[in-house]
Amino acid sequence: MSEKELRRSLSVLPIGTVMKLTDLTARQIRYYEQQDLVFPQRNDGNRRMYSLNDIDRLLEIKDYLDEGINIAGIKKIYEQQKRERQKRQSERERQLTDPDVRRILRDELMNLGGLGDYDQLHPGS
DNA sequence: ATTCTTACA
DNA sequence: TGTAAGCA
Repeated sequence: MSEKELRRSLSVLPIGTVMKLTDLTARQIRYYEQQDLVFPQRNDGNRRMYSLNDIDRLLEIKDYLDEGINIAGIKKIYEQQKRERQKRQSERERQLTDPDVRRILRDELMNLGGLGDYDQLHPGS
């Protein structure tokens, strides 16, 4: 993870700051957490600590709500996005890496050289 | 002073 | 969602 992403995911804001930044009440912020829409960290004193990403998420939730989408609907949206992310992830894991491609190409050439006459295909090499 | 949990005339 | 109570 890049430093930039790391910073945005650092939970350093108490709920009071989040209230001012999002214009949401503590009641609402905690409620959205109960609905698993946001996952703030907890400090040693059991206080909720939010990251900049949490702020963005809360603002996003507020927008969806203003658009008339209910909590269940918002959940669906995030669950869907989660599935897409996971799909793309498993997709990348199936992808051949550059070193893989090079190894395969080399093996293919070796095979060619074994069955046929490699020197004739590449004289002087 | 702030935040947390729980509960509801 | 608001609000109040009793803790930490």
